[in-house]
Amino acid sequence: MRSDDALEDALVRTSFRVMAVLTRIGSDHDLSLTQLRVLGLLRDRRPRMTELAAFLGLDKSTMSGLVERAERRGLVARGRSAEDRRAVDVFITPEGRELTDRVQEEIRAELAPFTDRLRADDRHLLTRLLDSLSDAATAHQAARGAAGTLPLGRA
Amino acid sequence: MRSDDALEDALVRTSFRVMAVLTRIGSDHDLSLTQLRVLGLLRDRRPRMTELAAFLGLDKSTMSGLVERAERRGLVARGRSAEDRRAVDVFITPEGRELTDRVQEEIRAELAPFTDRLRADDRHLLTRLLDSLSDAATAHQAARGAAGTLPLGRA
DNA sequence: TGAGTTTGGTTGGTAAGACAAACTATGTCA
DNA sequence: TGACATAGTTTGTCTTACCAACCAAACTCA
Repeated sequence: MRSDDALEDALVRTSFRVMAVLTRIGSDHDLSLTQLRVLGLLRDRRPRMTELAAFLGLDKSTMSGLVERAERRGLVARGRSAEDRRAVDVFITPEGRELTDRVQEEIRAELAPFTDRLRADDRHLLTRLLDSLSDAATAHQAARGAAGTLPLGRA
Repeated sequence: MRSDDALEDALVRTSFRVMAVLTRIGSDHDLSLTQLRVLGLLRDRRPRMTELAAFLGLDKSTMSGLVERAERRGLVARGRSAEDRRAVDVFITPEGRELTDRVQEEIRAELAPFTDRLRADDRHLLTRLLDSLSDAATAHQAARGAAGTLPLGRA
């Protein structure tokens, strides 16, 4: 037990708060956290099933179901790849994109009341610190060769 | 779309990272995120089923199953309340406590490599900023009368 | 070239997590 | 006492998630 685990604990506490917000807003639109991540990922990518599964750290069979249900709702679609006829790539539909954008706005709006309590310079500071944390995490994962478990959008 | 959503985005990104760590460590011990939260909550409380459900923002029927499985594993136990014979209160067992402590240590240890990249004064700063964010969130929730959805441990 | 292997995805089975509705047992109070 | 409210459980359904088995296409190399 290190003398100061305060930062680690604060990170965990904050993360649970944020996840609670995401879960609630997601469920308002019948989207699970995982589906939120899928849609976020597809905003600027058109990956194959396996890539998508690797990004999310999920089994490919899990991806099949996830994409299946999202496709039934018209949020994403599947297309056979031209080069490799075994492969299937997944992309977001206009409806999916529209929903994703709306949800993202809601999330930001829902988080803003908290972040707005900070003074402007503190907000910038916090952003910078969180970003450098994320960079450290990315470097760390890359070093281990762990592709998986990337979060929402890019990087 | 506000001009700087950078902080909100950074929070979401960071939270997904942290959750990924929690999920992985949890699953190493056959514990879901929710079970982690239950155990964390029970470390210093002995609530009733309904209270527990309210804390976690879950339906009481979900709690029944959750507690049932944890009880079968010997991590928690149920006791009929003396005052109200309908009520059931839940408490952690010594095994449960031991496991919870171990998992918490692992989580801290797993997060430390990232946080350690920050300079000491940045760490303190970040802790302070996150805590004031949490306080804002607590105040906000209290104001709305929303009891639910508290995260890990206390506060 | 063609048999054997690897790779990409789906299918089927199982279990947990989550909700809603129905139900049981207790408690409250007019 | 009888009507209503509260605490938990049970049952049924859906989603998420895994694993193992499977099929089809692509690769490999003897």
